[in-house]
Amino acid sequence: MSHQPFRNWQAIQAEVLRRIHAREWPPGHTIPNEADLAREFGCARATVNRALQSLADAGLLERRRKVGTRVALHPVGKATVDIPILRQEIEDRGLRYRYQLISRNVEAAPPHLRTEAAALHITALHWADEMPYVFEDRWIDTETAPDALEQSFDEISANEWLVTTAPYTHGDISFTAQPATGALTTWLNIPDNTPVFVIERTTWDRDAPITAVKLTYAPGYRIHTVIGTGPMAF
Amino acid sequence: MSHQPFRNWQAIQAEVLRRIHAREWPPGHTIPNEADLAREFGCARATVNRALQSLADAGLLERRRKVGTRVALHPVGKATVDIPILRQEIEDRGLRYRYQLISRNVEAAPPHLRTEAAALHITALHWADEMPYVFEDRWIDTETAPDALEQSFDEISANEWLVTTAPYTHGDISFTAQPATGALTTWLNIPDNTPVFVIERTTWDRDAPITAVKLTYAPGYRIHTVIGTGPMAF
DNA sequence: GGCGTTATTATGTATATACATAAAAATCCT
DNA sequence: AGGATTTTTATGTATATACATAATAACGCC
Repeated sequence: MSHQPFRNWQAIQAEVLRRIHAREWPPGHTIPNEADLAREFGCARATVNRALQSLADAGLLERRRKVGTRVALHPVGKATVDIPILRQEIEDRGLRYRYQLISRNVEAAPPHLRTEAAALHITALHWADEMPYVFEDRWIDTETAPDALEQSFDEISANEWLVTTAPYTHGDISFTAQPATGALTTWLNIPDNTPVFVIERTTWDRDAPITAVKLTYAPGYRIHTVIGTGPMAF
Repeated sequence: MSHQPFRNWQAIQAEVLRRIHAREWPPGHTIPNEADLAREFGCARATVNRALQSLADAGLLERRRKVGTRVALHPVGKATVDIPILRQEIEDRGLRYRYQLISRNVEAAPPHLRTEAAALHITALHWADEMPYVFEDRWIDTETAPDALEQSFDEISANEWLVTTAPYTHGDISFTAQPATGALTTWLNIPDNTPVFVIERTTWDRDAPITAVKLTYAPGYRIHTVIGTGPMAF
C-alpha cells in the first residue's frame, strides 16, 4: 500500500466509494470506525466524519452510535426531481410562456384540503409557444392565505404568486397517468381518454393547508432526471 | 433581542429558516456573513457554516465565495422519489409478489444503449396478489455485465439480480404517461390505448452502459412522495 | 440466574485555529 | 484610460481537542 495521505474529505469519500464499488466492503459489511480510518488515511477524524456523513445522507451507509457504520443492504436508488415554477420550466425549454386564467371562484373547500374554511378555486391554462402545455386546477385555503382573495390572478398565475408569497413547511406530491376527460379535452385540445401525465400536490404551513393543485400536462410530457449526481454507487 | 445563545447547528438552522420564512430575509437578500452570524448567535463560525451549508444543499440558500450568502430567488422544490426493487415495492404494500419470465434472447443492442456489443433482451411480468403489476422490458449490455449470460432469470428477476450484482455510477430516469399498445395490453390484461404510467431508466458504470429498462405499470399506479422532510421553507 | 448499574465505545457535535480558494475591489504601471 | 497585478474578503476545509449521546457490554448484587 503506497499510502499517500488523502488530503480532503472528497478524496476519502471517493476511496470509500471505490471500496464499496469493488466489493471490498460488500453490502451489509461493517466498515472500520472513524478513528481507525483517520489513522489509515492520515487525516483527522473530523475529515473522515465529513466524508462518511455525506455518504450516509445519500443512503449508501447506515450509521448508528456505538454500533458503527455499515454499507447499506438495499441501497434504495433516490432520484430527486425538481419542481420549478411553470413559467421557468417552459422558458428553460426555450419556449414562449403564456398564462391564461379560465375561472376564479370562492367555493366550499373540497374534502382533501381538510379545512372548514372557504376556498378559492382557480383553473388556468399555461401555454408554451402557443400550444397548451398544462391545465392547472387549484384550490387555495382562504384562511391560511387570505391575501389570495385580493389577487385577480388574471396576469400572474397562482403558481407563481404562491411561491413568492406563501411559504410552506411541507407537502406531498404524486404522479399518475390518467385518461383525459371532460373540460380538459377541450382546453388541451385532445381526444377523450388520451393518456395524460398528472401531478397532484398539496402544501401545508405547519398543520394548516395552503393549497392543493392538480396539474394535467399535455400529451408527450416527460419528467426527466438523473440519478447519481451526488455520490451514489449501485 | 434576548439573545440567548444557540447551542447547536440545528437551532441556528431553525432560526435562519424562521427569518427566511418570516420574510426578515426575503428571497434575493444577502444575509450577514458567517463571522457576524457566529458573533450574533454566540457560537463558532464552523457551527454557522454547518447550518448554512446544509440549507444551501437543500437549495434554500445560494453561496459564493467572497460574494456571500443569498436567499434563493426561486427555491426549486425538490422531491426525492425512492426507486426500490420491485419485489420490495410490492411486498411493502402488503401484497404477495410473483415473478414471471416471458422471454430471454440475445440480440443486437438497441440504439439507446449506445453500444456495439450484443445485448440480453428480457421481458418479464411482476405480479402483486395475482394481478399484473408491471411489465418489464429490459436490455442488458453483455460486455459490461457478462455474468448476466449465465443467468436464466426464470427464478430471480433481472431487476433484483442487477441491483445486488452490477454496481452503477450513474443513470437517468424518466416518467411518462403513454397509451398501452401491442403485447402489453395482453400481459397487463387491459384494453388498447389504456393510459399507463411508464418509467424508463438507463444505468451506467462510468462510460459503459449496463442496462436500459422500460417499466410499464398497470393502470392506477401512482408515485407518491413528500417534499420538505428536510429543512425546506417555501 | 436475573436485574439494575456502571463502564466502554463509536458516532455526533462544538470549539479555536489555521490555511486554501474564488472573486471582487483596489492599485499600479504604462 | 486600460490592462495586469496585488489586496481584501467571504466561504471552504483541515486540524486537535473536548465533551455529548446512544447503545452495547461488563459488572455486581441479591
